[in-house]
Amino acid sequence: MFAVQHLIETLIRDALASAVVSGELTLAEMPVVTAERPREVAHGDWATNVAMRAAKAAGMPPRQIAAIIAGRISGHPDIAAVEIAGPGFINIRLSDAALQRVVAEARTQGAAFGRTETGAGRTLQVEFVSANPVGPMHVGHGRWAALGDSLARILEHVGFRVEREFYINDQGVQMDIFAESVAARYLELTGREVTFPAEGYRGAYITDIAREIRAEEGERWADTPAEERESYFKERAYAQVLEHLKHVLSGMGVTFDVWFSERTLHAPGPDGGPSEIERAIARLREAGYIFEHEGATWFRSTDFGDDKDRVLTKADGSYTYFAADVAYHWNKLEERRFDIVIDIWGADHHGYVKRMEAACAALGHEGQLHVIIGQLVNLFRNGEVVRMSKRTGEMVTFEDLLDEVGPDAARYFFLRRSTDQALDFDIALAKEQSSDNPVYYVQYAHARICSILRKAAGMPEAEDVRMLVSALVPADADLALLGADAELALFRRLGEFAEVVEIAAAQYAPHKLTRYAEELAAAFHQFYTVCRVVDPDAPELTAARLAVVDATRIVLELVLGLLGVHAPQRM
RNA sequence: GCGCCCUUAGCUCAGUGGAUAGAGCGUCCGGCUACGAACCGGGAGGCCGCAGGUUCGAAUCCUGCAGGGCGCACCA
Repeated sequence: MFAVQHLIETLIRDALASAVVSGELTLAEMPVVTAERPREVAHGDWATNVAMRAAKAAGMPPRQIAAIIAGRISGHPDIAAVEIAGPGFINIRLSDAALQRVVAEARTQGAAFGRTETGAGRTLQVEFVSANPVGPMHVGHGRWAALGDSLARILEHVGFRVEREFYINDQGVQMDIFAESVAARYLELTGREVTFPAEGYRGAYITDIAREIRAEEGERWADTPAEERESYFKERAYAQVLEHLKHVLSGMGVTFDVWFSERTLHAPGPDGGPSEIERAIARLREAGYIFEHEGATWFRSTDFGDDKDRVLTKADGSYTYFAADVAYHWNKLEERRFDIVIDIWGADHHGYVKRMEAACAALGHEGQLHVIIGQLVNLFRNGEVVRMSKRTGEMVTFEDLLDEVGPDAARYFFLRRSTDQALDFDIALAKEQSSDNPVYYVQYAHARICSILRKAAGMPEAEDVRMLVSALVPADADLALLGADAELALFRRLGEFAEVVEIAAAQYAPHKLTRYAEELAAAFHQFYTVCRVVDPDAPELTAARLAVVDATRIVLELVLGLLGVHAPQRM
């Protein structure tokens, strides 16, 4: 809850209560009181529909109720006007003084501006990307990387203690196939006759890895038993791919706190005891959700709304992927005790959501897992669909895309659409229109601000304007001088920041922030066009407007920071 | 067949119970002898996929239908 919103809701509640006491109003029950932002600026800064909600309980037309409330809330110094409109809306316009306040608040709070206590120190884990370590990431992974990292930043800003995690599927048949593929390429390079594995990975990177092994270690693996060779190649190629993943991700500014290996779930406990998987299944068994059928061990996920029950241990005694995932979530929730766990998966895994939620609920953690399903990225090049398959080899990788469009544009573009909207990404278009890309519009506003501040300080060569502002702009600048429409409009935008972050956090929706960033940049550009900032003939107005410029700089830097996009001081 | 997501301006998309449905791009018209024109102002452009229902009020919630995407393994 934010100060102004809280104030208005309180005023309305008090007005209703006093009207009842005085007998002007009779209420069978108290209506829900909410103040909201009207879509139209012409409708004021805040509006409430409480009169319409109360109509039935009061037995009185909404506009009449609105008149009673309006008469009781006008007069507060922060409220400039109260109007009744349409079917019974009460529109409230804030005073200039109430709007101007945000400038000083942003400057005083700096990077802490817009922080809230919503998370209240609760621990939260975001697990994302989690690409199989058997090849390069596709463009969809880039989208999850941008999404997960930005979400983590946003949730930190509203008070959660956040950890970023990458789950490595380093166990299972795909790893075997991966090793066989590298081995086959290696043997080819040494001139041996080999049949490439039918399901093998055919990408050129496999050959690159094989060539590197041959260059460093010669042909000494050519005549060893296949098992020995593949076992060695698996570990070596795996480590190499993992390093590659880290490298590409950090190229977009994404780093993880924990890289969690699936193998640790299969491994025996510290004292040779049961593995995490065995312990997790034992827990489900105790809780009564396990049964045996046709030689397999099943989890009765239908008890929690899943379509069918799921196998954990196959008839041949091996575990399903799901069994490891159950253990993994047991580890997150039971051993590491995260209050909230967020998994970001591609849309091609949505059929998996129910059973995972069922497992968490069966383990006693219902409602703590939130799965975000991101729709996929359709990659185009010159209008032609680029097929994304690891096996065909021909693909544009996430790394290729980063190289072509750069980390800021890639990130911003990935985040600009809501997660449940499929994303069409045409590489040629993104490059061609780079100067029209909205990320530049926002960054330009920031660079422009920094230029003004350098100019005002008489230090056009200054490296970092943040070092200049405290000396340049007095803390007690007279904000009451700022009443132009463009100024008040800018203050309104600045004042929305905390609310937007809160909504983005609550809905797991970073795209709310890209939109806000563009609106804030637009409000600044409009201000700049009509309000001369540096004016030697008006030193007090100059000081006040420099405060506005600095406050805008702070918020732009913050919002770009939450998106993981740079806020350049020059471009 | 079943499940999830999507369908809003020429294009790409915001908008999950409120008022005259918005933005960017594109298009047309206009604005630099002043702090960054990578900018700003204005115009044209909409049966919100279709049909019912709930509500004082529906792009938004419910039901059905159509179209598109993705899934439906003792694979990972």
